[in-house]
Amino acid sequence: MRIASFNVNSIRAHLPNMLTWLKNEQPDIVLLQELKCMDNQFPYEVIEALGYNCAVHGQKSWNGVAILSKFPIEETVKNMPTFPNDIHSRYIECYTGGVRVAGLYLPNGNPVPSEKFDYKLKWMNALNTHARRIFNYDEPVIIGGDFNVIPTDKDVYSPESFRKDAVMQPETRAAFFELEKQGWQDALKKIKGEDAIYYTYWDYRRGARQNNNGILLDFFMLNKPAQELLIDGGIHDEPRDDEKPSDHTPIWIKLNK
DNA sequence: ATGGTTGTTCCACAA
Repeated sequence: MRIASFNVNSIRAHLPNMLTWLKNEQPDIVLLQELKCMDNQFPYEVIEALGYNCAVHGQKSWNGVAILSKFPIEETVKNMPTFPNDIHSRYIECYTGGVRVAGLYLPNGNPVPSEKFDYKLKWMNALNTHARRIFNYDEPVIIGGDFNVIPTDKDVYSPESFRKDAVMQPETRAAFFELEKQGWQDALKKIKGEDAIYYTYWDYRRGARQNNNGILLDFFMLNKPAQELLIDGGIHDEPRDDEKPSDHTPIWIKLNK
């Protein structure tokens, strides 16, 4: 089983790019972030025609997350139970194909300090509380998506350029590492090694992609049963170099299932 | 330090 996550930065603006990748890779389960559309604007028909069921938690203009699956989708949850009144659509969870998957688009949180940064930390706190609960499920649980966190200085082409950014604040990093303290495993870090340098986002500006001025923002976190199934994982670079791309590129894992 | 690009929407604001 292969599971992928892709921040598409508007599903409508980047649908051709996303579909090219989807047809080429055909992951069993896909987590999508930054749909930037309402539920009724989601391109259900073309995605269902490729054999996917869709669970969509959309929002006008901003945010929005979805799960695509070649298996039936059950027990869909929109918004974290620990943050039921979230004003943004940033979290979706379901049971599909014998695994529980959660897709998230964590708040960016800039500038620092601001109400937006407070919201980011509040959101991460709610995530950690919810994650502690679902970590202990007997089934494989996979939390994936755009965490809007640069965990360490090696995960960014120029740490000094981001020192004041919300994605790299000590509080942001501490909240992110809470997941590992709970026992969650960073799947790509496990596959590639602690010191490996890899990015999932390149700014549209200043030739960031051409110069590989990237940052690591997207992750798969696995509970114990999922860790035991992990075989492989990586980054799909091709969509970022295709026509009219998202600023993120997909990440993927392969489970022995 | 600033500016650079792309998204949604219609005006700046978000990233």
